[in-house]
Amino acid sequence: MTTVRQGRSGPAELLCEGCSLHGACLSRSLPLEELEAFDAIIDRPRPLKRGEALVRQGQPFTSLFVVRSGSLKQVIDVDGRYDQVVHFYLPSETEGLDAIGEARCPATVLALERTFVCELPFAHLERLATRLPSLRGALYRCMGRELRGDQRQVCLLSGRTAEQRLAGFLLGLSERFHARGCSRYRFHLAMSRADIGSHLGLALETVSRVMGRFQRQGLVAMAGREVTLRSLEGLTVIAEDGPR
Amino acid sequence: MTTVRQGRSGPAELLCEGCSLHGACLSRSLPLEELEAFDAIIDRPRPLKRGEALVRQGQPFTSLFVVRSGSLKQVIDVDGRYDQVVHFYLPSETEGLDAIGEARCPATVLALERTFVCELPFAHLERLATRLPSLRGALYRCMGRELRGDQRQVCLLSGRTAEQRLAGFLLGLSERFHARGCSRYRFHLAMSRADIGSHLGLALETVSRVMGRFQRQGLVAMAGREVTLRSLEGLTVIAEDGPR
DNA sequence: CGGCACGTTGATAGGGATCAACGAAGGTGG
DNA sequence: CCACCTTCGTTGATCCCTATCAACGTGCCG
Repeated sequence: MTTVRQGRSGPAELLCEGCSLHGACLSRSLPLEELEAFDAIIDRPRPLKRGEALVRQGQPFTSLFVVRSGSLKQVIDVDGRYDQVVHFYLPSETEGLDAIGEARCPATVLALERTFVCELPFAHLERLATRLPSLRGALYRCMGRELRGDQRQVCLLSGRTAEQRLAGFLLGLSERFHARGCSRYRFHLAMSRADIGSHLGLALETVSRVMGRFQRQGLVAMAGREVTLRSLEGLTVIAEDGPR
Repeated sequence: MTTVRQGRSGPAELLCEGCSLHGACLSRSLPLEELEAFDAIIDRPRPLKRGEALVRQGQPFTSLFVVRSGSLKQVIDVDGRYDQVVHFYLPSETEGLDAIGEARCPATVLALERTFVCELPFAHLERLATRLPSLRGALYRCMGRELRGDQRQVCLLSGRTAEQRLAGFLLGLSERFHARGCSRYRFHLAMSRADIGSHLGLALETVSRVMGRFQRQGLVAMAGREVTLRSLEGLTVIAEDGPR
């Protein structure tokens, strides 16, 4: 992967301090005097086009990536016979944590739409962490959060109906968008039905059908890929109790 | 949880250097001169009885635990309506990584049999990591490995048949036992059918039936909870291609 | 305009959940 | 030492959820 690196002396919105996502990303807990050093190791590659790969499975691991805008999907090639969507990454979320400690990336990461990322070369990050205790803590916390996210995903997948999974998925997205300062009720689904299906262990047709059911029940409204959650309570009941 | 702490001056097998699992656990990559400092922060509580809790969901997070012998299951209480088995921990594996960055433990951990653990108070560990670069690296790598394990679990759960899941589960255990120096073919299943079912998103009856099928096909042999894998190749084919 | 990716909807079949009964093993108390 | 109970595993019968195959509509892009 060849990336066009931009100069260090970009405009303010290209620095963490002026970034709208500062406060949600890895740099959150860094004190101001450390932020500068953190900023200095960040690369900001050119934006990814829809469908373009950020990293490819098997390729050497070098960097973490934080989504600045747009979104990503992480896909594992399972024995060369099909693709499994493991994660979606929304703005402020960090991709690549699962590759730490491995020489090679365990999965491919693709852009779901036009996507800007910040690149954090891991070697630099680690060196910096030697000096900055708060950065170390931030990294641990970030990985811990990722682990809890995976646990949640396992619970979603394990022995739940299609309705429970989809409701849980929508509520999870809602929470994540809300945490980064967006609406809890209305957001853009950049991923296809097939992507959602793979991620939830469902056939894409089932995703479509259940989505339709939710709309008819007045739980959600959809315009294209723009979703509006009309009843968080209703969805929560379904996610917990199961359909009906 | 009150634990009986043992003195610092125990026999050699209670130190990392003399431990049979050194080389598999967190302490693996520490140079000898750092090992001593690492050893100094470890507690070794009294062994857990079968069914006893090591930590309980919601309880303040204080420590990581490394399994020395025996095994653990990590269980999440889902909305108070049922329990979801998220992880099993075998000797040399580290429990508690998913709680890092949280004040409270996200799940309950129970002993599946008589189990000895090493307790690593996280505050001490973090302080020590300030001095020891290799310990920092070891922690990152450990968490990265955990993340990849969870990914694997998600792939196992997502849209696979009962046979594929169980075959994948057995092969995963085989690998983990082998990595710690035990037989790849023969090991003890400390968990019940219900535990396995919950972990794999299957009803316990299904686990029992598929196990029976595997036995009739000569893929595995069982004597009580002692399992022998008779054909890793056969199981691999099933895990990958699906039944038949 | 034609091709393609994507989403929707219908019909069908099958895998696994569920309910139920039963046997084996281990712990307990008399 | 044996009767009792509880936990665990096995096996059978039934039903339902969802995968699968299929057809069709839509919007987008070359």
